[in-house]
Amino acid sequence: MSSEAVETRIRILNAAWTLLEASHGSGVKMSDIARAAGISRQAVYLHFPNRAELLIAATRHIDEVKKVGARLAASREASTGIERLEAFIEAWGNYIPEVYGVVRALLAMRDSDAAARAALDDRMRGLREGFEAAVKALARDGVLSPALSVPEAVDILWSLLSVETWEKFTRDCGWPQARYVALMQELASKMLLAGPASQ
Amino acid sequence: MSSEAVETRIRILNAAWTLLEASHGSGVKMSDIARAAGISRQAVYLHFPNRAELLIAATRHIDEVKKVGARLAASREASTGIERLEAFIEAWGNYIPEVYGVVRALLAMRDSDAAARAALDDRMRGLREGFEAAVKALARDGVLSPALSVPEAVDILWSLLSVETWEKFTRDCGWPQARYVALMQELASKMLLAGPASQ
DNA sequence: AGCTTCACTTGACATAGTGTCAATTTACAC
DNA sequence: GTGTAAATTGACACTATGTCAAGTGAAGCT
Repeated sequence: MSSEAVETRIRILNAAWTLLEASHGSGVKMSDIARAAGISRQAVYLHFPNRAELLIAATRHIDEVKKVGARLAASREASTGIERLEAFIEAWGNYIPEVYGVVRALLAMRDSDAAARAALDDRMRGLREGFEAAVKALARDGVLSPALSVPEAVDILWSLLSVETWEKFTRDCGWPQARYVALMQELASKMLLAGPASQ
Repeated sequence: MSSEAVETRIRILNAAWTLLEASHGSGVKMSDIARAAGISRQAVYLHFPNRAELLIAATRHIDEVKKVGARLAASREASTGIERLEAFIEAWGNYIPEVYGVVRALLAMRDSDAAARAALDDRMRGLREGFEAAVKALARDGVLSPALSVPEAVDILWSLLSVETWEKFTRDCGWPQARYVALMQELASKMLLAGPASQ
């Protein structure tokens, strides 16, 4: 009964994921997704109320398949604040390319679609919390720059480690993924840590 | 004869500018612009072939009114590379809020419109050249970090000083404009300059 | 076998916004 | 007055999303 319904749902999500990844998040229509999933366009609406909800479900599906939870959990186990920050940047930075297509599509529709905007805000709030935990660990260790409050440091990480910035470095400037991650770690260290440029 | 035609054209550009600034670049339709300019929607197409060209013309119009050329020229007069970089970041950083609405609208349509994409690419290329001149001055002064090539340093400035990042700091995180500019200057200095964190 | 139910199909339609076209109107210039 | 250029009006094509109603087909129940 419902096992086949779930199958179709997953097929739709995978179709959306694949198409959006290939097109870098633009130009993918509901009819394209339906065709790729092997069903009619209208049938997609039997599983998702609209495009925004489909894309939101796709991000959650990717999170599940790619095990974000486990990846981010690793950063929580670091003993020092500095290690924790580096691990978190590495985990998040390497996760961006996995969700890029779908997030880009959500980003493109956020102006016209309240649900897309809300979903992105929610995701970004989750990211902020991750950065906040790392910054608090730095503060606890006494290595956070005295010129910065915790919220300010979080703002800096959150603003600079955006999907848009990743896009500029890796897609527009052609930087390899590993180089991007290394630069972001260096950036975080230079901007957030106290004293004579540690790391 | 053509003096009145020019007037209408300018009225359209100002209407687009005002509306896009007020709405932060989203939800402004051709009919809204026409109404604000006091003409019919169809008449807009007598002056601009399509929405993308109108927005592109609007950015050029803003450049003209706000005298970008003169502002950026000032940074060229600085004697040291460091001063030049700081002046350029200040000029560009303070220019972003002026064009924000229109650029945001162009950004939103770049996926579906080749003309919009080309116009943005062109603008971004101009920005790169400004950063490149500043970075070359740093290299000439021998203060550019030995770990970075000129193109890499330019990539870093260009990627981090994007309109999208400005948006995150000032609009999403609520930072005052001056604080944003100061942070970007600090960032550039810490990431690009050689030796024990100068400036 | 007969009946229901559920997932899906087909085709038609509403809506929004962009861009096009043709037929007029208005106004000014000579 | 007549011509010309700018603008108006109304109609229409196109694209993509989302809705609706009627119908098909296969599995499951009794």
